[in-house]
Amino acid sequence: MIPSSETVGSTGPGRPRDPGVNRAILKAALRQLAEDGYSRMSMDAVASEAGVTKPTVYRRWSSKADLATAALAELQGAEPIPSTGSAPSDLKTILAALQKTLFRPNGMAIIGAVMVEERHTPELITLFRERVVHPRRLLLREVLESAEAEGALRAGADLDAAVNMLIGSFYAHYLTGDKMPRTWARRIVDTVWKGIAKPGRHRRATRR
Amino acid sequence: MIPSSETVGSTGPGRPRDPGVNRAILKAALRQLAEDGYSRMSMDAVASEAGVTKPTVYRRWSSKADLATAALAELQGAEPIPSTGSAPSDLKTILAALQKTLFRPNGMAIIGAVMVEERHTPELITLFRERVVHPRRLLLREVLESAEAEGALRAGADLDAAVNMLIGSFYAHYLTGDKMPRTWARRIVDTVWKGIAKPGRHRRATRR
DNA sequence: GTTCCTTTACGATACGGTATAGTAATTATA
DNA sequence: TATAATTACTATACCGTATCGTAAAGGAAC
Repeated sequence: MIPSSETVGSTGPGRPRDPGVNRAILKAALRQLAEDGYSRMSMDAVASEAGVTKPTVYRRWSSKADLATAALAELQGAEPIPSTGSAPSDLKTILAALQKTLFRPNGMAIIGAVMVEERHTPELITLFRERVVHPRRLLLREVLESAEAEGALRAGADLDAAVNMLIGSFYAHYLTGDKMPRTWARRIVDTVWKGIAKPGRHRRATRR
Repeated sequence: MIPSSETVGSTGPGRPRDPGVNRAILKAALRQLAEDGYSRMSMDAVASEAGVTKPTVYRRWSSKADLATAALAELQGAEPIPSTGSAPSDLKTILAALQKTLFRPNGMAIIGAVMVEERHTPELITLFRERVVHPRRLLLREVLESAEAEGALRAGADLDAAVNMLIGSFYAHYLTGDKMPRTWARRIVDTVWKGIAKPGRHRRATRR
């Protein structure tokens, strides 16, 4: 490894590194990783797209795998939730954001990219889980647990199953290749909520 | 394209093709496609693994993409369901089979392989949808529709959402990297069923 | 403050080694 | 003799490294 995404140390003599170069390389690498996958992402192409040359890339990251993981690490985990007090409403907010993320260009392809490299470059999916998958799940989990603490859920409600259903339904839908309806987040939460909430409490005011 | 998986025409003079060669090549191709992804699957390696040489492969399939799609087409859609009369029970049977398929070595990796190639080799994911994704969904859909026809579901139950939740929860769980509990299929069906079935009808005898 | 020296960053280019998709040219086999 | 299969080959792409010259910064001597 190499200093890499270190803040450019202002100490020491010599020409300082251009911080914009770091950003340009990582951006190009992430784009190619998502769009073409790891094995089609080429150091030549990344350098060219970033407007630099290959040695400039290798000065910062020691190998292709090193660069790819650094680019992946740039991915944001998940934005904090604006809690509204109503669990179903919060869940919809989170899923709506997820829908936006996944269905923008290559939002889903990055998942395929890390999955297919599980054998050859396992650090990619490991990092992806850590930076993206788990934070996203935690967000949902917290909303559900808080609903449970308030007694809104039926006894023995399977929160783990619920989290997987909430997120996974997007993946399953993506695999169909169909266009995703804009009301998707609402429909998923409505069905999941009926499966875990105490029956007949308050019919839920998400009528519209 | 080339005759490809055509039955070996016994007509005509000359040396006949060995039908076992077709099978060996397709098997090797499918394995490499699932394990290493399309771009790491190499014609040399496929030929070598099948016990033949490269031109023997090219005699049957005109290109790497052609071979990959032929190999993918070998995938079985889904076995028929042994209907038990109880919808939740049928759903569990289907999901248990799905669990077995997905979590055997590379059962999931093939999904990443076709996803990551969506831009470069889109015919892969198209074929995968046709041969695997849609048949699998249809199986679940039919069980749900028959339950609906029998009046077991609440009015306006979102069958499409249910199908996506049933299947997608496996994908979401896989992405966590955790080991999947053996009771997973049961747990998912139980939660989904509560979300779509008429409440308080028959408490369901799936206690165990 | 100006001038030089040192140090680091960068561009341009080339190269070694390897891998891979396809394609003749050739031999074996029914 | 017509076809299958094999051995060689071409062309290309890619990773990682090396070289040469230049740009940009700090430090020291004057």
